[in-house]
Amino acid sequence: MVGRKSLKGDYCPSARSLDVIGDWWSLLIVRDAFDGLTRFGEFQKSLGIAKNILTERLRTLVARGILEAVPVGDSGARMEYRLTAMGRDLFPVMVALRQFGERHLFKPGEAHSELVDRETGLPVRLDIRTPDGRSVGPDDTVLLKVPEE
Amino acid sequence: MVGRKSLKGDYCPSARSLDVIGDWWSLLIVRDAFDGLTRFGEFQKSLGIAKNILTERLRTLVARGILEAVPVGDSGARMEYRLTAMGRDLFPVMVALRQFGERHLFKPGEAHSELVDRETGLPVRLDIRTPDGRSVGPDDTVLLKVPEE
DNA sequence: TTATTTTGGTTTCATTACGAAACCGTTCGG
DNA sequence: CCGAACGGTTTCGTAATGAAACCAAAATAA
Repeated sequence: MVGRKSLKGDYCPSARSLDVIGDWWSLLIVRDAFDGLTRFGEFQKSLGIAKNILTERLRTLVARGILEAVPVGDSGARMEYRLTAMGRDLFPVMVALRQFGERHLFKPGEAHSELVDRETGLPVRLDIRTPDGRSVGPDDTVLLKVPEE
Repeated sequence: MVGRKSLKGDYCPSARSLDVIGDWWSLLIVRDAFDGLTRFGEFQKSLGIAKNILTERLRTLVARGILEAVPVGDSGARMEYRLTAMGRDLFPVMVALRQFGERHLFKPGEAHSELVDRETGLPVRLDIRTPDGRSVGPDDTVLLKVPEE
């Protein structure tokens, strides 16, 4: 092997995103971060991930700007891992995954978690629109190549 | 190893989604499928994936109901791989990844592709709202556990 | 029709990534 | 101060992946 293929140079934005968060654990860590987890041990317990792997994943998520490591406690030797502004921009990805899962991967009546508006308790929905407000699906769209300026 | 951890039983819909399309290649194959690719050779050329791996991924995507294999040609021995209705429901996930990539992973002025409305040519946007139309971000939402009925 | 090329794989083998468990220096709580 | 918990690192065995060779059936050309 020459190493896992990199998509850094791909002109497709989806591909580059997958290059950054497309491996098995990264998005699960990000999900837990959205759920408020911050400490090494919390992630490890929540995910059941091997500690060496978690170490490496946290490091690369920090290196890529998705998480930041904030020293905590007196000595500052221990870290809290928090989503950066960039990391929080993954929110739509998480909601999209959630919506897909709710629709297709649960039996009716099965226990699940649901994302609701804090104020009203109403479930949140994701949709895709043009600036003039019309909802669009896959067949209503077309891919355009924007050349270098 | 006892095999990669399965998230089938997780009550979090995002986790189950990742269980289905969370590995390195699957979403890239789905992206190409959205772009209109259907044949084994097309995926292989587009992704530069090893053929044995592609074979296995197509098989599991079909098994999971994301793609369907449609016999093509006289003999019916060769297949076309097409998104199912379930697969097309991954559209928001792709758009969310695309939007994240556009925002954070391209230099200004760098060449990229853009998803636009077929009719008007307007770029499509993704947003997250409550049923009454208010846009919400990560801090406006809360996770609710819906117990088994 | 026959010959040739393309397609769509399968098999084999080497390499890499991953997981489990043991180990270890700090730090925290009592 | 002592013991436990935290946050890793190291080692080692196994699973996943990739590259390349190989191959039969289909499509294409002669």
